[in-house]
Amino acid sequence: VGHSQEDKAVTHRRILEVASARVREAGIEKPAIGELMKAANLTHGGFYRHFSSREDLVDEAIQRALADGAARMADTVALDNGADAALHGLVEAYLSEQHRDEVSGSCAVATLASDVARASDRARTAYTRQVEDYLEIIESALDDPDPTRRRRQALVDLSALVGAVLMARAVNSPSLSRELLTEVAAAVTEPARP
Amino acid sequence: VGHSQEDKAVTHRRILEVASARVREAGIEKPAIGELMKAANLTHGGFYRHFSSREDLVDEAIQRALADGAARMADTVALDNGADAALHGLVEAYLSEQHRDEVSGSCAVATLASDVARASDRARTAYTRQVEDYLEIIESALDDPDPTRRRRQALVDLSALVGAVLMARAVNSPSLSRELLTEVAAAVTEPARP
Amino acid sequence: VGHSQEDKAVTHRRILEVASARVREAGIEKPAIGELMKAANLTHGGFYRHFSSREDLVDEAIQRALADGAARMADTVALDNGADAALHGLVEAYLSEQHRDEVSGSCAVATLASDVARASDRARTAYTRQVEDYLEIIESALDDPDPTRRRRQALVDLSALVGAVLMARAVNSPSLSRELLTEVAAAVTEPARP
Amino acid sequence: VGHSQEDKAVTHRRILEVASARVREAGIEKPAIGELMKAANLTHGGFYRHFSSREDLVDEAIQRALADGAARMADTVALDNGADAALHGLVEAYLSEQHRDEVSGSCAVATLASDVARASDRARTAYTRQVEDYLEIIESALDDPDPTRRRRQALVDLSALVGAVLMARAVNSPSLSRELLTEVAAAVTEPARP
DNA sequence: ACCTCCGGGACTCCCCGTTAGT
DNA sequence: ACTAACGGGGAGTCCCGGAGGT
Repeated sequence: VGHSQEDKAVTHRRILEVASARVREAGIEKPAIGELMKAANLTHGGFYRHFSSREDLVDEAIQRALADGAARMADTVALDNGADAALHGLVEAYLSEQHRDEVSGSCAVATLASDVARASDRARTAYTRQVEDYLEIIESALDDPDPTRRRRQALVDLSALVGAVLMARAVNSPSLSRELLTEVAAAVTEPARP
Repeated sequence: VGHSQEDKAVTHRRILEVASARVREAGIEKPAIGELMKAANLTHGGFYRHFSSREDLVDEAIQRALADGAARMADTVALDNGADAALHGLVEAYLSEQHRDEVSGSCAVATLASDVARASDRARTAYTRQVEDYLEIIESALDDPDPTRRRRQALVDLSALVGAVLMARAVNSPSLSRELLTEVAAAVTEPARP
Repeated sequence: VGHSQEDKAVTHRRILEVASARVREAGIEKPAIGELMKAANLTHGGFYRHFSSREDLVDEAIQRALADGAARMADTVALDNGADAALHGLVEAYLSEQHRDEVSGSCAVATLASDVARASDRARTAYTRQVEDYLEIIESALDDPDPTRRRRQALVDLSALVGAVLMARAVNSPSLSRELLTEVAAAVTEPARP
Repeated sequence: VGHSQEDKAVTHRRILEVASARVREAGIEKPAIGELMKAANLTHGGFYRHFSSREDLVDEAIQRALADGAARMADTVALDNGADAALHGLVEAYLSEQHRDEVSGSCAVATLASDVARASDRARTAYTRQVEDYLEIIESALDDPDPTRRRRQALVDLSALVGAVLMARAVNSPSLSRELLTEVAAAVTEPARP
């Protein structure tokens, strides 16, 4: 391998990818540096060339996980072209069984909510920005003429998405889990809402 | 100290109280046995008289935390007497600043959702039961004649409550945090919903 | 077994005998209550009928061990009848290989010196009394007319006896150990001393 | 903190210093690893980087304590230059109130005699060597032309020193304690001895 | 007087984050 | 960038002193 500064950035990114996935899977306390580095095909010792501390890594990993979700959502929304269709796509992506089950690639706004609440200010700021982005996307997909009501609706929709995914993961009953996904999806995308 | 079997049960309960609070505050990985025992005025050594392993404790602590929330909600709902009023009380309690901030006594269905998703089957079963209880309470407070729609509405309402609280905790912006609480509360209790 | 008060005193004494022996062998920290009681053909649980705490037992065991030595020395001295012969007998008993090796029945003034220094005042008082008794016996066996010089000689003799026994036990070399016993014995009983 | 091999040796030494002092004060059973490590500004967990077991530590601590005494005595003897004066210095140092009272820095040949008798062979060997060193020093300070008598005198003198210090510590009576120190000192350094 | 058990603390093992040296 | 190792600390085991209850 080369020694250029670009190579270093690549390595940095590879570690972050692994970390952001593992953090979503197992929380921010569990994954050990050695484990993360091994998963990134590196050794434990080299870690500190890239991050000044584990806390630092977790911080960046959270931001990276948030960005992941943002990118995915942008894709989803961009694929469709109607406003209402965009919302449909978003909701269905959020409440799909895949998004529920593949935690490692899931939206960090839901998956890391509890962890971010205990994390650094920087992470929480990134989280806040991400929530605002989501809200904006949802708002622009709503066709209510009243901006206040659109805002409120976006807040409720996002809350419901987040809550439904999290409960669908925690629950032990497959039927209840599916119910959460499908019924909430149906309700949120229901055309007849005020 | 006494030596009766009842005394042991009291001690057991005291440890669980401490643990269920700390687990909600800091997650299920962080709190150390020594710390929990000290908070319960005991020492690390005595722990294994009451639990066979740390995992065991966490398991019971999760269930205890879930029961705490159930009890609190039962109080809230019982205090009021009308069906619709009960829902109002519940939503306001769930979306109060107090419930957002005092994490150690908060509802575990929200607070521990991510943790339960990674926990034992027993914990997940307890979680499931708790979610069903919540849903039942909400359903019975709705006055829609169609049970299918009541069910769906309950699923959405609970999801929104859970999501809103979790995001309100993670977010760094006081205004967005308050917005989540108040706007979601307003929307969910809005009388004019279909 | 009977239940009379006398039987209880017998049991008490049996525990003390075991304890005073074990304490001399292994120090005052090592022997556990269970071990001592088992050696006295009793069980751990019955201990507190006889002693209010382990500390209490150790205290009494120290005094008992001191009394043991006193009794043995009285025998030795009484057997002989001349004054000088008494001293010879004492010194030889103290510096015999048996006294060096059978620690469990040895003179506590030597064996427990370090332990008593860290023990209760009552134990230290008993120790003091025992030392004075020893000194008196030695003084009365010396034929120097000057009481001041007899006192000094007794102090030196006792110190040498105690030191020699202790070093003879600690030392790893059999020859040095024997040398300590025999040469000190020879010097202390040397007739031609001033 | 540094990470070099030298740093580790320093830490090792620091632990030993603490341990050798505490062992002299409280015996070899009492001091707990956690206590010793805390006194060395470390935590319990790091202990096993430096010693394979508590027994190992005690063993080394005993040797260290013995070496301490040797160093101190070498100083005392070296300061004076005459042969007889050297003995005087030694005796006075050994039988000073300071040496009686400051147990933690005292000569281990006296203080740890009982403990070494129950310790490992390595410790007992170190003890033996130390005793021989002491004897040699004393012998060379005596001016008797007969080497056999010098040897015997050294054995008696060392025994008396050790015994006097130990009894002076155990005894409860200040007067008897002082008497032991001063009278034995006077007798041993008495110029008119045969 | 025995049996059982509780709470306490010590000890050991092992892993983690971090740093020095190669 | 890796290897190795240090110090921190947590989990689990064991046993002791002490206090019921049969």
